Amino acid sequence: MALHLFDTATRAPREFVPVRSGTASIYLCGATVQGVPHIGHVRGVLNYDVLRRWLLHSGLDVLLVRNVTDIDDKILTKAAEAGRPWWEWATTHERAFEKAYDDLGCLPPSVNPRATGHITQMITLMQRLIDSGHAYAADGDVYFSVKSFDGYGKLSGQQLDEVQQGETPTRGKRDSRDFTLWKSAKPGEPSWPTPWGNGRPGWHLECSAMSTNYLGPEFDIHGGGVDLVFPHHENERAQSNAVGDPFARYWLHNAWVTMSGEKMSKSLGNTVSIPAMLERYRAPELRYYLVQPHYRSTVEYSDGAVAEAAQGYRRIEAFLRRAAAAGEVLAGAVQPDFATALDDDLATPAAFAVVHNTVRDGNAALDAGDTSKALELASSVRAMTDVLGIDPLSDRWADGGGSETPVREALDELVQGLLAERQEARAAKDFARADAARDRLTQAGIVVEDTPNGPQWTVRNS
RNA sequence: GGUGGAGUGGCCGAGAGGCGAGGCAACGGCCUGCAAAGCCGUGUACACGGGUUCGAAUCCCGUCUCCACCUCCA
Repeated sequence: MALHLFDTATRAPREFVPVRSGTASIYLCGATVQGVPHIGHVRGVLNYDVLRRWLLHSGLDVLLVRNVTDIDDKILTKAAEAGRPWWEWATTHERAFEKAYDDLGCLPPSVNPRATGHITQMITLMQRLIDSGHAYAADGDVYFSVKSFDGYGKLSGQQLDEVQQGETPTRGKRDSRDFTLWKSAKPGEPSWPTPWGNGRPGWHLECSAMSTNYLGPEFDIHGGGVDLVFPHHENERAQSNAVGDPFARYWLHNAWVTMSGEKMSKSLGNTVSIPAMLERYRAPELRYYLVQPHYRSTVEYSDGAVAEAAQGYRRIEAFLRRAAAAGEVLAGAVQPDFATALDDDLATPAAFAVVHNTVRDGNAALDAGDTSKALELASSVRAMTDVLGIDPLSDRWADGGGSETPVREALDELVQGLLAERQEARAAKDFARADAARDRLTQAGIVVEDTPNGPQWTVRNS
């Protein structure tokens, strides 16, 4: 079965056929860099990272553009409140977002363009829109005329007549539903010169200008959170289609992370930041938690659920470590059911089920002493977890997700001493002394497990 | 008002007319000096009320509850 993706525009899964054969082009609406990234921000990016890895695994080259909105009302407001230049505020938070993505093992985008670096492209697009009668300038603002474009509302299913009317048209706006392409300069705010006056870009315009600048007038996938369907993506589509660009072929939207049933968001104050989470969980554990549910399902955040997910990850990790102790485990082939699952609109829950079934079979093979079968299954687990971005034996996560190697070595030296003492006691059937040695390690947060290859130790997490 | 989504076993979380996804937790067994890990076994859940059907968590009708978007938002 070929890859099928659920397209918001058609409300049904469609077979994925790229515009340019052999290459998948993806544009993601990235962050407005106004604050610290939280779990909700990162969820979508992680989902699309899995999509990207699956496309790569399927033999496609992938071009991924993830923009950075580095100029908007909130950035200006917050920077002003903090008494910092807006560009410093934006850059600081852009860095925080990049770090969060990187910490969680996301492959870097092909390019991460900033809005402020693409004013030229925006002016060109506005000129085309004005020339074709789809936009108009008024008092330094530039608006898109919603009624000039027949297909408006098609993506989101909105009927123009039913869209809640904003306040009555102000200034030069002809219809309250017309949206802003360009905002005229206000005192004290940054601005750029255009044929219609100085000002700064509206949010919707940026994405149309940047996506087509890098990916061409037609590209494959446009992704983002469901909250962007209307008006943001509807408007992007309108802008680009109105000037004749075919634009995105597939519209993908990921669902929320909620907390107590409500959307996690800054304004509700119910956010959990990524840096805070990474103090409590290892990155692949958090990643496991966010990637296992289907991308179009809401994830209800709870501490308990993350802890459970971490246990699930450790089960996979423990199997691979057991297997690796028995022989070399290189990444092999994914299971057929795994491929079927991901081809079916990225059904990661089913894919995880396949991983766990393979882990169970592998553990059973190890118990039965069938090393070659176990190693083959382990190599398959590595291949599958690599697609999910959580391969415990990968260079990225093999050290346990961030522990400093020299520290670990020093610790190992000390632990080995106690383990040797315990082994000695066990050999002498002095179990009280053996257990005392193990208890000391347990108290220090170190878990000892006896295996056919001798005792193994791990640091207990959280 | 318009548009979209959700209510599944102790918990997380899939599925979408018949074969009990998977994980976590729990209990029993095997293994172990004891553990841990692992393996085997144990769960008849699908908001509520009707209906269609040989058969419904899945389809239809009705009801309730919750969430999101229509203003910035992943």
